[in-house]
Amino acid sequence: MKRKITLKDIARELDVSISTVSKALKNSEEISRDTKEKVQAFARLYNYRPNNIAISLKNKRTKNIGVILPDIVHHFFTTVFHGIEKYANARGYNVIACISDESFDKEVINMEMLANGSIDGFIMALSAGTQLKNDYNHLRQVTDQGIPLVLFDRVTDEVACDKVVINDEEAAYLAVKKMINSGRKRIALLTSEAHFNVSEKRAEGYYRALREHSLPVDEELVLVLPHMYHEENLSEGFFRRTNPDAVLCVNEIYAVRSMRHLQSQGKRIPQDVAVIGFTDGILSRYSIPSLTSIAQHGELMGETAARLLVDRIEADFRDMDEPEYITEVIKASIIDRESTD
Amino acid sequence: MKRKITLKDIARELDVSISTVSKALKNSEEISRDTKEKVQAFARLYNYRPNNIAISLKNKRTKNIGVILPDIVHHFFTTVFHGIEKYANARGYNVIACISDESFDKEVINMEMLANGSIDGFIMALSAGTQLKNDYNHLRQVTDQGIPLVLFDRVTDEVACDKVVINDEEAAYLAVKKMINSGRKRIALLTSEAHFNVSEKRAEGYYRALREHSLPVDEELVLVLPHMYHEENLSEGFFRRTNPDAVLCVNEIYAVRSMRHLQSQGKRIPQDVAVIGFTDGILSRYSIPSLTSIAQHGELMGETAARLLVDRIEADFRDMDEPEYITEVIKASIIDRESTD
DNA sequence: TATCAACACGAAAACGGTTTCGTGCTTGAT
DNA sequence: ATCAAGCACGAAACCGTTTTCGTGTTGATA
Repeated sequence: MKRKITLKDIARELDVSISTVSKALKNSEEISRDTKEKVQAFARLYNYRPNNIAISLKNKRTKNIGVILPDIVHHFFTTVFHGIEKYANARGYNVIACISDESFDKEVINMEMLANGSIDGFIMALSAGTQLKNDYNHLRQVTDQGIPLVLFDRVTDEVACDKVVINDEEAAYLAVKKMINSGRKRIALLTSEAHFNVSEKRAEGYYRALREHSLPVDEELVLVLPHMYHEENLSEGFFRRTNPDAVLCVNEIYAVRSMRHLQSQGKRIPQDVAVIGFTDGILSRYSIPSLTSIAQHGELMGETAARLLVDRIEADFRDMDEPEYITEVIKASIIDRESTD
Repeated sequence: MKRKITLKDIARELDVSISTVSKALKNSEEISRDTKEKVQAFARLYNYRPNNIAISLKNKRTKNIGVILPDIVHHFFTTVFHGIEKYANARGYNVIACISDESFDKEVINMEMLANGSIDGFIMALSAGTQLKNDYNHLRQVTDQGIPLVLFDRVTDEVACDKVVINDEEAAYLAVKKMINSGRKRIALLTSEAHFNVSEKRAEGYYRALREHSLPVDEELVLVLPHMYHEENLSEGFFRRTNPDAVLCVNEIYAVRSMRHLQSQGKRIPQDVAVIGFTDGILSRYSIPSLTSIAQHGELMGETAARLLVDRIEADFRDMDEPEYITEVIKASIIDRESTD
């Protein structure tokens, strides 16, 4: 077991000072060619690597960014994470990941763990618990310390920071419009009570599309499901009762389940009922029939959030005046598949 | 913007030494009650938190663990990651995540980035590229430095370290046996050429089951697909040609696709053809019909890997003798659903 | 009154780097 | 012979902790 070698070791071995070694390795003009070559050769031989922690302490920058996600089973967050990781790595940053499991407490604990020097900035989507509690003090505490923060997808107006969102309202509007244009009259909405902001926006788009096409708004056609919804048959009665000819779902799980229930009731998709779901994930691609869905471009969202964050981190050192915060909007798009015509 | 407060700040403000402050905050016996109360009150008031980086430098332990995954779109790795994160957090560790994208080079770069002090240990699954290249020097370099390493799922005998695997051979064997017992005679295997070790093990189990039940081994019934296989119809001809009455797939995507092709050829599942897939993910649960699949218990695997790693990290400081490495086997289990009878 | 513990605290080294500011020596010019 | 400049390097501070090892003061004891 070869222990890690330090500047001090090299200095002792070569009988020069630590400062000389440090400078030699940075190819400083101050040091003679001879010495530089000697030091660099020795360093290469013993595979010297500077200790990141020491550098972090000195520079007060860790080159780590903290990412806090509500969960990681949802494909959307996974793709966002991938986008973040990809972009961050390309700019020399590591990603420290924490899962809040939709819990306010975990979110707070995770942020506090990381905020004490471990990271240069945060990227996060609010947990359901936090949105419910409507308490954002832990976020403000972070920004007050001058730690850059970027919120994505599940954001709030209560905190001043950079944000990345998608045009949920617009996307829902376009999806509903598409179904109206293909002759659908009774369009159901399956939504969840959990991530308020997002679900709300999507519902707004749904209502706007109905209004703008003079279709009656029938609250019977809107089903709000609890967040961690595992009842297999909760929506079956709903379909039987309301008899829709189109369904918009705020995620693909609801959509696939709906298709299943509709099919078992003898409905053909898309002939009798058209279905569109949010979140273009694995299920949409591989379900039978495959699902027309609204792609949120998670990877792009992640890259965008990471770009905003890194830019902010690296700007921090030039100008310290009060910043103008940016909100970037990622355009969702409809991926046409077999569940619509 | 309130800047972070340090021991030095408190010391200056309260006109005591830094050492006194440090001890007072740790409730040391050395310090008088008066001073302790004064210091602690001040620290609470200004919300003092020790700087993690400084502590890491001093202790030579970061309380971070590095996790390197081949990808994160496969649900299996996602669940493993969740297991790791959960367990690590519970023991006070953060998780730094890197995605190798199945590339040898990225794997090497990521490991080198993290190995210079950023983390106390690694958990990883080998990338396809690394397995292809069969080059494990970057891993040995890490273990040689005394950094604990745990490999999971995609492992190799070439590196001495703790490992967590599943009983792939056994699981495939049981799956095939199950189908034989329900009267199937022509059992196809859809496998991939990518993660050699794993796919090979599963194929072995498939062959063993056939042999032990005196079924003929027909190489025509084995289809090896390239790793990133996106051709929609590559297996359609295969099914038409070989006409199997059961299919075992090494992942759920192959399984769901197979069902789709079989159905479009007029086969009923499971009456005409039974299908079992590895990896019990979202697709298995929500496909129509739902897919009988082999659960790899990723979360448990992650927890186990994290436990091994943290134990190893924390043991490092007691005994430094040559360790006995452990390989833990996670038992896969078959989840019965509609695609088998 | 001299001695000695016990107490309460501070100085300083250490972790592994970076960086500023000398400083001794050589060299060339005057 | 003297002096300034420039080269090549070292000393030391610093980042924010922890921890060891003093040390000055107090009160009790002989």
